[in-house]
Amino acid sequence: MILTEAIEILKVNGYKYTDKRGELLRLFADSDKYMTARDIQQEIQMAYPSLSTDTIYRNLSVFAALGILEYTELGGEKRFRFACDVNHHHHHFICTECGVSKDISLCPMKEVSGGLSGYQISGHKFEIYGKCPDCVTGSDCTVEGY
Amino acid sequence: MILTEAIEILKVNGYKYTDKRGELLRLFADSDKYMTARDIQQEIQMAYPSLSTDTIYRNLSVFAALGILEYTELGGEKRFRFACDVNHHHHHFICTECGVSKDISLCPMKEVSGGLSGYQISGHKFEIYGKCPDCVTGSDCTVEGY
DNA sequence: CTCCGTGCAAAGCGTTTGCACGGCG
DNA sequence: CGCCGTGCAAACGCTTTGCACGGAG
Repeated sequence: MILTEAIEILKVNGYKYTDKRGELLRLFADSDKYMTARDIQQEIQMAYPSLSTDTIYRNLSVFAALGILEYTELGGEKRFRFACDVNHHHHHFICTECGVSKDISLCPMKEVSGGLSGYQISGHKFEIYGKCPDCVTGSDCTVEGY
Repeated sequence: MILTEAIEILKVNGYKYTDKRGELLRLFADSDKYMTARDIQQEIQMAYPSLSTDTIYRNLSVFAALGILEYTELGGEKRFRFACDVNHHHHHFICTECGVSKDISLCPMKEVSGGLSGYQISGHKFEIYGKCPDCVTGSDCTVEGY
């Protein structure tokens, strides 16, 4: 997913383009981190102080519904990330400290589905948690033991 | 994990055995479902009306800390299940409708870890969501599209 | 008899929603 | 100029916590 593509999706679906949406999308486009609403607010507040929490939540919800963002739940919070290319299905390592993600190309679903006849599969999640190399070097340990 | 084993773990760690803890543990021992605090309260209320929400949360927290229960987050709620045998590492299919779980013996971690040198892995999650055979037959669809 | 476990009530936290105004198209 | 997007504030749902009483060991 790239920035212009995301803006196009907004337009096509009848959503207006505003400076704040632009700023939000640009933030995601520049980052490969899974971010909470609060992360986002902190990141943006430097460049864009006048962005309320409500607006962030509302737009995250819109973006996710349009497939611009993907999200996961971790430690009781929703974390959002720019959606990866749909053609290339994969999963993520997620740093529990800084939220940075790394692609895991392996998907175990194909081997598993045979053992689930009679079950109607609607989705799956394969995520690896830990510290990225940058955070391993650092000292403190902030997020709970996943 | 079996009921007597769980009670033993409580005792060894200096926790008292009470009727309400016994009732909670018995409920988990009899079920292979992932249950929210509210599920539990509803299940128990029939046989045991005098069990407050607080007590359930507090005990779930204790049980999980002692490894008696395992849990996952789904749809903004924590869902708990009797811990499976630690010696036999595996994952779960989880019915998004009734919470019932089914073992998935395959674990993709061994193939993946090679591509993550420099990363400090602390955990992983592999879960499959959908409807169990019983809920496929039924009509309504309650939980969100995982 | 001494703590731990419990119920009650209130607070905490992330998130959602009702309302009225202002700006995009 | 109509409607969507936004900020404000309040509500919401799940969960946690402070307090005082009652029961387990």
